[in-house]
This record gives sequence, C-alpha cells and structure tokens, in this order.
Amino acid sequence: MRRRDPKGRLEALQAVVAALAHPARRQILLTVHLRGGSMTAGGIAGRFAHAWPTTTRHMRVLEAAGLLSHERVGRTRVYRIDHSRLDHLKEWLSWFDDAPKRRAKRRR
Amino acid sequence: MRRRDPKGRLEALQAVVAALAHPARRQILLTVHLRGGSMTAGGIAGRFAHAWPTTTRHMRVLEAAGLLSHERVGRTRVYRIDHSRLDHLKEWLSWFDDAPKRRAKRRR
DNA sequence: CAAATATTGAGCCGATTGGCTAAATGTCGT
DNA sequence: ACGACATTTAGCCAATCGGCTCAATATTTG
Repeated sequence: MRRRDPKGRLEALQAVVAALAHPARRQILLTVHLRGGSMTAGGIAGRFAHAWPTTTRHMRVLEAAGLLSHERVGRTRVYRIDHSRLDHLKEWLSWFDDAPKRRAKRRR
Repeated sequence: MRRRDPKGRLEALQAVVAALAHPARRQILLTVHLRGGSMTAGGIAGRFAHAWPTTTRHMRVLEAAGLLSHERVGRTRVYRIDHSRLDHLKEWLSWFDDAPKRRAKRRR
C-alpha cells in the first residue's frame, strides 16, 4: 500500500503534474504510448514541429518526472513510456471523487 | 456524451493542468474541497503563508480554469469548488489505462 | 458620512520556461 | 580512420510566472 516517504511522493506528484503541464509533453507521452510504448528519439522528434533539441528537452523533463526512460541501442536512443507515475496524479485527483470527507478536526 | 467542441476541450484541459501545476493552487483546491466545498477568500488566504494578493491571484487562475467560482456575499466573496472540470484531466489520463490500443493506421 | 473590514488591482522584479542555433558526442559503414 | 548519421549539450533570448508592496474598490458599522 505504498504509504512510505510522503515527501518523496509529493515531489513526484509535483514533477508529474509539471511535466504534463506542457501540451508538447502530453503529446509526446501519448504518441509513444499509442505507438506501442517505445520509440526512438528521432521517431518522436520527427513528429513535432519544434526544432529537434526543443523536443529532446521536453523528453528530458518527462524522464526526470519518471514518465519516460531511455536505453541506448546502437546509435539511436529508444524511449520507453512508464505510466506508473501517472498514478500519483490519479491518486491526488481521487480526493475529489466523493462528497467532501471532513476530517477529524473540530469545525470552527 | 459531451463530444462537442474538441478545440474547446483541448483548451479546457490545458487550463486545468496548468492550474494544477502549482502546489499552492492544488492545495487551495483541496482545502476548499475538504472544508465543504466553499470558503471565503479570506478563509482561504488566511491558511497560506503567501501574501494575500498572491493567493488571490492563484484563485483567479483556478477560476479561469473553471475549477473555482465565486459569488459576492456582503463584503466577503465566497469561493466554491467545481471539480467537474477535473474530468477533462481524468479523461486524458484514461488514454493510458489499458494496453496501447493501436488505432486504425497501418504500422510501418 | 467616516472609519473599519474584506478583497482585488496595478505594477515591479528576479527566476524559470521554452523556443532557437551552433557545437559536441557517440556509433556505424566503408 | 573518415564521413555520415543520431542525438544531446551549451548557451542565447524573449516571454511568462509567481512572489512582493502599495494602492483602489466595495460594503458594513458607528
């Protein structure tokens, strides 16, 4: 029930939501996912209007957030999606699922 | 099944995720929610370390994203949460729920 | 009406973001 | 070893962000 390391979880949530805040990064993630979960850097960059280094940087942000990882294969780098980190966000969102559950704190 | 206005939906998603990208704004939203769904501006601002106008600005961002709305009551303003917009984000996240569903597009 | 209260608006300012181009790095084929 | 290819690193620069302080605007109360 991963309830360990609340500080780390907060940071992870922050990294994830910040990474998703940019449309290009959301699209990168979705593109890789829909194409089977992994793509080369060039395959990704080729699909975007941005200059290649710009897209590379977005990938670095996604990787720093733990949403993407990469592996070198010959002279290409293959990026693989890891959507387990998205659970942090889903978990946060689930606070809003039911009617507000007032906590054990006297109302003022 | 709200499938209308794809452009508007994209913009809404962007506004929502950008609004949630800041920890103070996430906390404002959660605070209002947990306290029953509505609070005065002062009630909110009083709980944060930031200067009051700073928090006010965060509230404006949340309101622009459709996550908060307000109503004037006497000399106070009561903010009310509207978490229906969070569904845009949940919907986007749901792309990643199952194994990648390759679309009707020949693989290369 | 004047003073107190509740809240926002205006505007400054340093830090971060996200685009770009040019150069560096690493690998493959000849 | 050399040249072509795949990708990243470095660094510039304009725009946005998010803090702040100091007004400005309602609204209630005396």
